[in-house]
Amino acid sequence: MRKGRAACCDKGKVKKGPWSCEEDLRLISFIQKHGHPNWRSLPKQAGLLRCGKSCRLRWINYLRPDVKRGNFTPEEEYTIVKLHHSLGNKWSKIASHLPGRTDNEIKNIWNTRLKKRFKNAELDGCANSFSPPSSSTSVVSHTANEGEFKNVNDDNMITEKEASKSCSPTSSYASNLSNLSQVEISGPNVDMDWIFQLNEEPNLEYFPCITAGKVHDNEGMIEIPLEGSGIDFWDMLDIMSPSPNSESKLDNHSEGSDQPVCQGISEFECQNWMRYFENELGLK
DNA sequence: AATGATCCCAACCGCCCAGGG
DNA sequence: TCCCTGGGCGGTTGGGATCAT
Repeated sequence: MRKGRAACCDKGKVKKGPWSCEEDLRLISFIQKHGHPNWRSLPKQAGLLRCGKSCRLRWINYLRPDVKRGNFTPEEEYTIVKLHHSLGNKWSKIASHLPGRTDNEIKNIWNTRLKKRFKNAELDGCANSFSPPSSSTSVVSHTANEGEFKNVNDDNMITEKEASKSCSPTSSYASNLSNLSQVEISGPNVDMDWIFQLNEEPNLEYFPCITAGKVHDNEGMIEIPLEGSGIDFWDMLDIMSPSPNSESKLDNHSEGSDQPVCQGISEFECQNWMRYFENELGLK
């Protein structure tokens, strides 16, 4: 017999690919009622034609109530860069320093954006294995599209595209600074500050969006029509989490949501909406 | 407007680890 | 000590979105 684990599910009988809204709701509904004591058996019990691992991934990376949605803030990116330098590709460890962010998300942001910045910086001879130039007052950064470097004192440091993506709808400079203060960097002689021209605070010039106060819609969000209410589905789910204590029953990984609680929607309305939706989908 | 290139991210895959029998 | 299992992690990829020409 092959040593190691058996296949977690029958590959031929499980659905793959993007999750539908109904599947999401089934999963949410089930976990809210029963938690997730056993991921392998969960799909069957919840009536999902999915692999247990897939359910776990979907929940942790997307459906979990305390997942912070939206783009990464400059401070978060800075934290990632620093932690990656000291920890390497330990995405889950890095994620543990960023409440509401998942390892998958951080991995993506690193592979698609941050890594590229440093790679190009090295190619251009501007970075020396992440060590700062002796005179770190002159700072380089990289524009993702053009592959060019500019001094931070230049205007229009980064492209509009990148700037917009650095904005988070939940961005709070103050709160993120407090997050930063909790980060422990233990690498030897690590000083990445020059990348961000950072002494104690991230260089906001590097990310003009944060001063511009531009707010973007959450991307990739499942859109569920809420008649004329403007109610956000995820805020709805937040509200439906009865209490921090009960939430922890649902999700052992919960580290406390820092998402703003949606104001102005009664729990009663939320429950009604959920019941309606479950009935419509035949979940009840 | 059409087409190709690039970016981005959700999801999959396979391996590792810890715990239990 | 060995084997099995579930959970978790990190690497990779498919394909939609966006940008450039």
